[in-house]
Amino acid sequence: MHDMNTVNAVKKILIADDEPDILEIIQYNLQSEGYEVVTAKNGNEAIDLAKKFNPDLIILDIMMPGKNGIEVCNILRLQPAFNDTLIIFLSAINDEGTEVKGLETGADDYLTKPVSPKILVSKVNALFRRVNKEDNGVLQIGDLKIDREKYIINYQGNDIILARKEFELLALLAGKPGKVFLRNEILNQVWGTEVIVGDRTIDVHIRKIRQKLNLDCITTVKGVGYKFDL
Amino acid sequence: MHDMNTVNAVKKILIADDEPDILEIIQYNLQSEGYEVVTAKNGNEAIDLAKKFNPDLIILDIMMPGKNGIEVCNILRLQPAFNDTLIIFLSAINDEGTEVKGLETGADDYLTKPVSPKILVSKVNALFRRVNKEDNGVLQIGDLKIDREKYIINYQGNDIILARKEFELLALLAGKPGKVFLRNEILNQVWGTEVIVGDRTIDVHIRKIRQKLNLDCITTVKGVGYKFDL
DNA sequence: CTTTGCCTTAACAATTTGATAATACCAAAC
DNA sequence: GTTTGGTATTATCAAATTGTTAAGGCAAAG
Repeated sequence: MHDMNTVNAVKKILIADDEPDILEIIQYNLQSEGYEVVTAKNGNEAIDLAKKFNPDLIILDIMMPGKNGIEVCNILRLQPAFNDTLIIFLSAINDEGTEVKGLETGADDYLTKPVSPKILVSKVNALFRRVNKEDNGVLQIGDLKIDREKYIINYQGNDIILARKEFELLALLAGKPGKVFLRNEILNQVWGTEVIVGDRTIDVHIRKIRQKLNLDCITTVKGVGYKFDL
Repeated sequence: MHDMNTVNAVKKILIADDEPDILEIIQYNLQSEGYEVVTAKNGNEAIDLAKKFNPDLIILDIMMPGKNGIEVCNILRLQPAFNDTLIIFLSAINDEGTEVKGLETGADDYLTKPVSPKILVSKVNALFRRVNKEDNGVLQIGDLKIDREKYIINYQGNDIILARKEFELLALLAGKPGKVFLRNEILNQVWGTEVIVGDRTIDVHIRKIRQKLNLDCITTVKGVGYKFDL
């Protein structure tokens, strides 16, 4: 079953490189580790795919036809949707200036070719491990406990049963208390980018959560979205 | 709330290496960037200092007398207190196996000597940038806090609720204090180029902001536009 | 095959927000 | 002192957004 983009979902990786061989080697190695991988052959393709696929990590070759990696990174970083997306540069240029510039553009790492697939995989794992620190185990906010692994909500000692979408929606909002999640963000995270559902669907689930929790911890921000607060 | 001590504080870095020259170069470069740096000459010293100093990042040479870097990393990673501490390995060993093992031990990055100080600094910055999600769209001017992510305005400790257009308008003006925004600029940024609204609309929203904020931080520049100033 | 529970949508009510017009206001120019 | 050219304010109405309820489709379980 595909859990789409949900809380404990398989991480999605986009690789962009103009050399098919490299693309294939990296793709193979990352897929072997259990990641979901898509590839792009140039900068423009990378940007399109990033929007559609909504990856957790993007590996960008610096020298590509069309838009180069740094340009792609700049364009993506301007959009809030890709704020949390990890970016690793990959390049044959073993040049200090380029590397520094790449990192300052907002990348999370910089590797020089030829790159060992094992090292790449290790770095990818390390990055996800670091970023995922907060997603582990139970999430506790006040009297509310959310166990992402066991799919259990507990409020003031009482277990509350939520349906899957309800659970994922609550887990998302509670993951960053106070942050206002745009309706689009919610759709992407809970429903995935491919499914298309109406706006009322979110409302209804929000309502059910409020009802079952019997506690108004979810605040509506009109024209913007919803946020969780105790 | 559990992160209070680390938010916005100067980041603390511990460097452990048995070569005094390297220690000094790295220390100098990181201090120039504004980090607080302490150094250790071997593994045991590193562990002691880590406990006392409680650094945000530890840079560990792999080959050191006494305990080597990987051992130090293992010991520290076993303690929950160092769960969130970033660790970078530094090593002369350019060996794939060692690097992979290092990363799997729980390190966040692995650099091989000789290492360029600039690249090291960039990597350190990149790591902190990623981990530090606190410096997201929160914009603070005097007593006024504007949290773009939480959609919250806070003035002198009191939360103020603004409607969407009001919020966006204030966020725009406050984004560049002192700059005078032409009415056209405001229309383009807040209302977009496609919607066409009358000039009075801006006035009305400005008024609502002034009213709710109870503070005249928005100055009218007659015949030109508006600017934000405290 | 029937039941059950979840997800989605439709329809309508309730609420909030945004835009406009009319009016009041102000400072500088006459 | 009045006019003039602009800006601020108020009130009002239209439009957009969300809340709520009810009901149908669908898949898994019985």
